[in-house]
Amino acid sequence: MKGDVLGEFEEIILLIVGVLGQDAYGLGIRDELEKQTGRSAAIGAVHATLNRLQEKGYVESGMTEGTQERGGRRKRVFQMTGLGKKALIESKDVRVNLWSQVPDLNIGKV
Amino acid sequence: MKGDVLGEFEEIILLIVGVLGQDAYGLGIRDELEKQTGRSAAIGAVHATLNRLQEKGYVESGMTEGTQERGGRRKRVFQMTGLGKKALIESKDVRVNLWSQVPDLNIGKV
DNA sequence: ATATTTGTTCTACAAAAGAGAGCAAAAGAA
DNA sequence: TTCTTTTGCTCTCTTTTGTAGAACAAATAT
Repeated sequence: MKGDVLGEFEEIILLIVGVLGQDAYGLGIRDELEKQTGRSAAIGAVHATLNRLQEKGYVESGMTEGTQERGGRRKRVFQMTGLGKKALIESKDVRVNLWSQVPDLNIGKV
Repeated sequence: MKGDVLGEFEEIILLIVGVLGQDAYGLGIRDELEKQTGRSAAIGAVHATLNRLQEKGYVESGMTEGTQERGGRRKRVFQMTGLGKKALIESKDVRVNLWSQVPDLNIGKV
């Protein structure tokens, strides 16, 4: 793919990471994805995408300590990098620009 | 992919078709893509994507008569379908919703 | 005629999307 | 302690998208 272009699913996952802030980890991201978009995804798909985002430098990750809930084991938590935010903004600018030029696309306020 | 989700490049190309309106055809779309997004693409990439969009019912196409310019041969012109517009709106709604929840994403007016 | 310009189609391959089995660790139950 | 349940990640595989460019077609200009 041409360099730094975010794939569609990559972009959604990156946005979810941004929405979750501190508590962005695999299963939580999967749940939030479904809650926010109504779209379900296999856990493997989410992790594969997170790994790709990390390789591209759009997120960073680290392991947490385990919690004291039932089965609460360590999580790999992700956070967006400055590069990731920049990529999101660029993508957003392109879309907003194009939307404004397509008739009947119901452009409202963001 | 899960049913009706638009890929990243598919979405951009579909938007360009919408922007161009009546005069959306292969080479013109390629040029408009570059003009609008600064992104270049091989002509084969554009046509492959247009064909996929048509298979999904997001665009329709038909051949024009040739023009009288130098080399002006027949073009296959594309137009967005209602289904295509619907897909764009859905995609837009998801993004606008997520953008509004990510801090520091510089959400402005659309 | 044949060279040039404008266009599309065909063929390949790389990257992203997606699914799910399998493995690991922690906590509770016995 | 040992077994079961819950939470969570990693590994492997297949399908869809993304991308490029050569090949081919038709029209105009010389």
